[in-house]
Amino acid sequence: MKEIAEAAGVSISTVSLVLNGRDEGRVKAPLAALVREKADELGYTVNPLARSLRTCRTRILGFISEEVATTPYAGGIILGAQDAASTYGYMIITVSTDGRASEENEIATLKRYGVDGFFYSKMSNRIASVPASLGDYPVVMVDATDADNQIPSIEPDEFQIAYDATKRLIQADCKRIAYIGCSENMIAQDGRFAGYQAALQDSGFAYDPSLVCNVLNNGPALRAVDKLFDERNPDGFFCFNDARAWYVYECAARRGLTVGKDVSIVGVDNHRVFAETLEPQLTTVELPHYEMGYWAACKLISMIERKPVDSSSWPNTTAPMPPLDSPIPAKIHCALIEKGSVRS
Amino acid sequence: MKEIAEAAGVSISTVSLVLNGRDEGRVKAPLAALVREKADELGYTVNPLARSLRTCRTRILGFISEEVATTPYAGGIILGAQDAASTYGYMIITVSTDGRASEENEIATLKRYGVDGFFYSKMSNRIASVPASLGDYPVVMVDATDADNQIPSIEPDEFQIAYDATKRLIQADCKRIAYIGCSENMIAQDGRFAGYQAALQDSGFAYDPSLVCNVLNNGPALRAVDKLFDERNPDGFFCFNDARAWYVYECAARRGLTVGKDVSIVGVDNHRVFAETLEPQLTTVELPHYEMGYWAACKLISMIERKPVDSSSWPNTTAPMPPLDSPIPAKIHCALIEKGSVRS
DNA sequence: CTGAAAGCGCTAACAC
DNA sequence: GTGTTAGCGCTTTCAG
Repeated sequence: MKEIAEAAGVSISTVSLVLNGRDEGRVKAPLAALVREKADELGYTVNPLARSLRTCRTRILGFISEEVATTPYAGGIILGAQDAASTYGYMIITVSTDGRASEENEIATLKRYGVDGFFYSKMSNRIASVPASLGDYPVVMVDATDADNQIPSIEPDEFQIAYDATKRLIQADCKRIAYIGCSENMIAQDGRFAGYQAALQDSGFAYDPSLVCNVLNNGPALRAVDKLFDERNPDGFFCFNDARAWYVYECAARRGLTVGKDVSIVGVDNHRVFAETLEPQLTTVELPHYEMGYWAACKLISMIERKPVDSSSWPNTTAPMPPLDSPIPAKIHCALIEKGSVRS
Repeated sequence: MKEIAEAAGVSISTVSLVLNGRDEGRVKAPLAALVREKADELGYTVNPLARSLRTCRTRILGFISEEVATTPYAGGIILGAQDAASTYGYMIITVSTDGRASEENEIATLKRYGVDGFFYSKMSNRIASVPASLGDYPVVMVDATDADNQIPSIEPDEFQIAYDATKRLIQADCKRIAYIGCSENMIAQDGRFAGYQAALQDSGFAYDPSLVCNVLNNGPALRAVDKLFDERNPDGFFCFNDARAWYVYECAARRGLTVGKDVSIVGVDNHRVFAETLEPQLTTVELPHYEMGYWAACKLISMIERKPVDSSSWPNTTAPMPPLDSPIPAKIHCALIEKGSVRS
């Protein structure tokens, strides 16, 4: 920067002004152009550290997650957040925590590094409260929401997911649609079960409790599904998660039935729906993880910079874009998007 | 820091000396103690940004990956790297790239942020070359290696993985052990196939080519496995990956055979082995992802600080710890570790 | 053994 | 319009 000033025959502050785009009406155009030219020649790049020492802005975002780094879906979210951050000139430091103590630790470290704001994510653990230590920082919750709706969040819409998934089975011409759920009290269970019922009802199907099979794991679960097969002979299955879908696959195979041909499955997961149905065939339907991350980052950056995000440069996606500029706190619910074949 | 100096009645430089542990033989012990006490009282934490402005050391590490963020295994690696980094007072900025251009971009950004060193990872793409732009930075390759062995790396040992997995089938008392491989030319294929053969040979089994079944995907693959079942009736299966294991599960189910009871499977993946065998039963065997990340970070930090890593504080793990202090470049090959039940 | 002083690269008042 | 100046918080010679 000093070199540029010398090369252009101006002072350092002029260079600073120009390079920060604050020259409008302060530095004469030709001079500004000269400065820019010299800067280019010398291959100047800002030193963000030095800058942040003055500005108290680092353009670094902290991503706090419990287990985010251990699911493939989380990766997509972080990827999206990183891309968005990168677009706006930010970087993300991701930290994973296990338990309160380490969380506070990581937060403290992140603060020392001067992050401008935080993502706070709890994978598939939807109601959470943001630690007090994040108090006066901009925060966006990802795949989680706070009890009193104070914090902007982006999270899956369990009801809609199950609704769409069930509709898919109906489209595939299934007549006896089973619900293979979880007998543990999962947070997602209520919304999904309601979505299943609503989809049936909206399509003129009567809800039949004998088609509902809430199971735990392993042998007993497998036998319960086996029994359901024998007694009700379902031709469509809504599965709460992968493990439950597995039982259906196994039972079908034992009967010589092929999933995707003789019976249809739509399996949900915390972050994904996979479907093997006759028509449409062999597709996976997922939450727009990448986009969730992208949106979350845009939201966070807009909070930091106190200006609306520019949605024109958003990624090409089939995911419906939620309105991000709604007043804070905004709750964004995600729908599902198509993702290609389930078998690779 | 100024406040501490005032409170303790010393100068700022003394405070700096003490707080950086460079007081030995320079500042009198009681004075140093006083400084430390005041620092505690005032809740002092260093400002890493200001510090790095002087030292040209940020204690930030850059993690460059292509698709690292999209596999669950990658998450484990990053997690381990982060934990190690955190232990030594470092942070990690992870960037994901797609293609050369964006990679160079991310590298440039990371450099501007003053990272002290780089992880360079290419998931399951084992031979790679580190971009020239990383030239004079400390670099550790993760799950990749360079052609001319110039860069320290940590990567899976395909031969050993397949060897161990096959041994497992032998332990489970399998007599006709099939190899379900990949007819595409995968990098991992050679090592794994060799490991399979070596394990058989070492246990006194004759290698039987008719038990080898290299397939592609979908219907044809399924039929090929079906044929193998009919013709050779294997009781143990080494599967190159998940997809291949799936065909075996399907074929077994159709014959009323239960995997883990009637037949045994050991399935490998780029990063994981899962086994369903009679004895030992229902276990997953994985690469020590977490540890890989941990070790990689230790290695990188030791390169940055030009001193051997302290391995006494390493994470509790059943994974065999590789020697990290071998001369650079060190190639670290990972073995497998037990991980609990395959079905949750 | 301790303190004074310079400066890392940049920004932002405030003069000129 | 442009330059001067004073730091941001810390480290590091170099005197004393």
